[in-house]
Amino acid sequence: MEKLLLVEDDSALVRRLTEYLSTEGFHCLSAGGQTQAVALIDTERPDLALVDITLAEGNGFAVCAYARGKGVPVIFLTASGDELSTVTGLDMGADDYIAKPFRPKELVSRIRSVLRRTSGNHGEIVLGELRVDTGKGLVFRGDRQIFLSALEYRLFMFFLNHRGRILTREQLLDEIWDSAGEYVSDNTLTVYIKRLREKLEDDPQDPRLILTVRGIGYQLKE
Amino acid sequence: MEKLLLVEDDSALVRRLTEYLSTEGFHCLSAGGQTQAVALIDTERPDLALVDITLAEGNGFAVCAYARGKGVPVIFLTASGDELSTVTGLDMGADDYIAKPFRPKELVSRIRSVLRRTSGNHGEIVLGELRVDTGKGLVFRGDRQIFLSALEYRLFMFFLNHRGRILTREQLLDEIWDSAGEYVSDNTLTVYIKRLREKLEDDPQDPRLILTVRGIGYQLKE
DNA sequence: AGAAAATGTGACAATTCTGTCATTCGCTTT
DNA sequence: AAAGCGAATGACAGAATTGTCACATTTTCT
Repeated sequence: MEKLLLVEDDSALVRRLTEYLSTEGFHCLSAGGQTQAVALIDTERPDLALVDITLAEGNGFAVCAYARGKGVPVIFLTASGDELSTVTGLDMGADDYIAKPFRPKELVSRIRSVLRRTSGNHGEIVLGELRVDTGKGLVFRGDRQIFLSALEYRLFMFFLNHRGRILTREQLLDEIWDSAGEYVSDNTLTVYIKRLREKLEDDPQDPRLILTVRGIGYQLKE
Repeated sequence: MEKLLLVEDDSALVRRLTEYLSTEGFHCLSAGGQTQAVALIDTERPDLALVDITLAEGNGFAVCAYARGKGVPVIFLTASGDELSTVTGLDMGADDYIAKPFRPKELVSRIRSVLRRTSGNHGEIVLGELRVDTGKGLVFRGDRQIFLSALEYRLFMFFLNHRGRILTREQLLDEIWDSAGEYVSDNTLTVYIKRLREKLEDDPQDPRLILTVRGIGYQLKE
């Protein structure tokens, strides 16, 4: 069951929301001020925080920044028509915002939407010192970002999805080039392998990542 | 528990393997020939097929092709030193191969390796008629592939990972450009939005996918 | 309506990507 | 050792990407 943290100092609203949200299948915690909110974010690791920006004790923006830093998504509760807050809230990294007064159903729909999109799509493939964030399409070697061209990325992903398997030249050419109906020279693959090795290997002259399997093709070492 | 399909006509070997593999925590089915194998692939949907290429009834390559077509990974069992079979088997899409006679431990290690790499990393994000294969880094609109440049892809992925959220221009510039320490003109983002719309929208003049939020930024419609 | 601000557009130069050669290198086999 | 083969390499031209500008259009505000 998803755990929500409600950061709000209007205790009547807290009571009503807690009741409604529990009927919708959420587990609610609440904090009346910034101090308590920060403590609960650390100890309870909620799945999402609902933050009123007009807190008496502390301010909502600080809570938001803290939550986001800890990877907890945030929905802002704002006084209606508060345009400035909206913009600043989004800049602060709020995942959504909803203007008071709001219909509980609307709030639940926003909560579900944020949970849906923050929970998935954060795949990461790690191979030795190499790391690929498939969600963002980024490749890192250690903490240094490696820039791959679109085709280099596709070729590398194909290797990653078939780690350890010996892939024939024909397979690789089919997968990366022929599938788009192009016909390219056999050597094109060789050149791309070389370029990948230059970007990814410690010592491109002595590849330990993308190995040559003579007479057959290549293999990404596990 | 993983379900393995053993396609092998040496019944003594089937008995020994079934026994050993069950002690290793696998559930085994077996088929003595091509006909039975194809039927079991359909009805039982095994997680992996172990296929002897020297079948008496039918041939292992056909079974392999069928299994791969259904998304079932395959390990070939080959007579030792059978170089041709090895190459052809890999071309047929076998995920690995092992030469007979083999040590049972070696087989189990290969099975685990194939299961590990075939189970994950096949994320797919669907948004209306758009489909992104994050495993391969490919984007489709309907059944037509869309070619995005590396930066276009990164920008689009950022939108996808924050579906529905209003993203400020500053956030987008930070995420795609500034994170690499570059400083680009504000208009660069506008131009990239235009290029994405041209490639992804039905009618780029009337965007329904990437919406402009005037004064703030953009939003990917859910 | 007119002015001001924000966003959209077409065109451009610089850079990078992409595919192909010709050549070299390094195994295998004779 | 020499020949033959597959793979690696450096260099190159054409194509695509990338970032910017000047200008057009749309929206917002007075």
